[in-house]
Amino acid sequence: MRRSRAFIPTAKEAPSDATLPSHKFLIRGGFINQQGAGLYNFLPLGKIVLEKIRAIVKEELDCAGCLEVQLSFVTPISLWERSGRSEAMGKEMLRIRDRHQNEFVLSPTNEEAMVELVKNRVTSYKDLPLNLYQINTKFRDEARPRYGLMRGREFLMKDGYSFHSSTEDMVREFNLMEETYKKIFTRLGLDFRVVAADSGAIGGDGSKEFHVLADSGEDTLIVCEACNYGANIETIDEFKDKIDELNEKSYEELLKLKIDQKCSCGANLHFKKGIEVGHIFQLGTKYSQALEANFSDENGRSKPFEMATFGIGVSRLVAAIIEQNHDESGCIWTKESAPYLVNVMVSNVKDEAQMALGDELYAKLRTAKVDVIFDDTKERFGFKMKDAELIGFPYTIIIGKELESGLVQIFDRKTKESISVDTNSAYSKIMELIK
RNA sequence: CGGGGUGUAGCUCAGUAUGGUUAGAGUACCUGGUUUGGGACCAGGGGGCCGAAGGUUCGAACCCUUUCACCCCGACCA
Repeated sequence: MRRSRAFIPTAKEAPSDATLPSHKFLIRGGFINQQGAGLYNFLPLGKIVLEKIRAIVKEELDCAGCLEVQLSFVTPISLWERSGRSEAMGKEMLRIRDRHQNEFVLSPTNEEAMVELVKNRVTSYKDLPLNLYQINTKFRDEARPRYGLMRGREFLMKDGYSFHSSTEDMVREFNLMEETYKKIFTRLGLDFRVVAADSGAIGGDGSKEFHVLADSGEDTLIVCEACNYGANIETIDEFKDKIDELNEKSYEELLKLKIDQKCSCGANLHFKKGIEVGHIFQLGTKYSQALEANFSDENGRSKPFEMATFGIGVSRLVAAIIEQNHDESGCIWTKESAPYLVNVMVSNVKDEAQMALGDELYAKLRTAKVDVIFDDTKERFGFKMKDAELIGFPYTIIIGKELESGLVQIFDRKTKESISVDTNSAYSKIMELIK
């Protein structure tokens, strides 16, 4: 992409109502803009990031044997009345009427719809297990949406549902999904923890949350400094009474607090804040029983499906990545999430030699299928650098003054350090770095 | 859903206590020129139903009423 032809409306100032770094930088960097309370548009850069995350989620799930589907976003209210959740979810569900005055709901989650889909289509234990998922828009009419993409009303979520003939098999799938989720978050370059959690309104036993560690997280965790143990304080009896007190503490205060107990591995435990980006539940037969979704077992007996459900907040991940990876200048995208991995920047576009080399490198990287953007705008050097840092391209090849000595710089966004390399070796050096 | 706050140019905000020609600044944008290694400089220019509706008044961004939107604190939150 040529920067001169792109639609990336960056801004020097953030809207006054943005408080979180991710919120500020995503808006300033031209990734998203606000449409209404808890409603956001994804601009070209934001859309690329969202699609990159979606692609990774899909790839790992497909690899683990899950099947992607897409359910309708608008669902008849009757679906929710049968399970009793029309009442239970209350005002969180946005209700609308069609021209015939029939009532509908914008899907906040899809247990019911998925059970109905499978019911009477999968009828034998021979067809189990089955793990269906979708990556689709959800709507929850939150009482108080806030923090940009972190807590929107409309958001993109991957929700998966698995069906089994036995509890053992359901637990096997649950564990497989835990491993799959770890792969996804690891690929995204995130520092995260898997913690035991309350199962909330969804119900059922056995649930684990996946938290990205970041100062601005809404949950307080206890994590081990050595191994990857983590727990949400809400699930630990001895902290239950102290939650309010702990939540009031600033992040710095919280980090200083000592925990008497040691981790089972022997190392020290610390408090950390986390952003919930994934949640997996063992549901059992809660929904299959309520909706009479049964299959025939080996003995020809009718039984309700054993179920589990798995969620990942895809659009929330866009924000979580930035909460964990930013500095005072802007975003620092990880390699797998960056809208463009390499930014080829010509310092002075009026300099023919600089432009010629820029064109050449840009073409070469495109041919090599590298996600590359070519900053061929007429701005001055300082402006372009600020812009590149705000957007957060992992690497910028600076073609400028030193070209006279046959050199270009490769700027690393994370360290903010540049190395000078020979023009002839710039390509091979960048290919080595982005591996 | 309780409490508080804010709506004026794309963005950040002044102006509203005490009503008075043509509504301002910075930034962004357009044109020309000078610049070209850290958000440059000079000159000129475009852009506003002052959130909306009603009212008071000779006259309303400003006063009154209603309404909508957004934000913050709390409660809630797979």
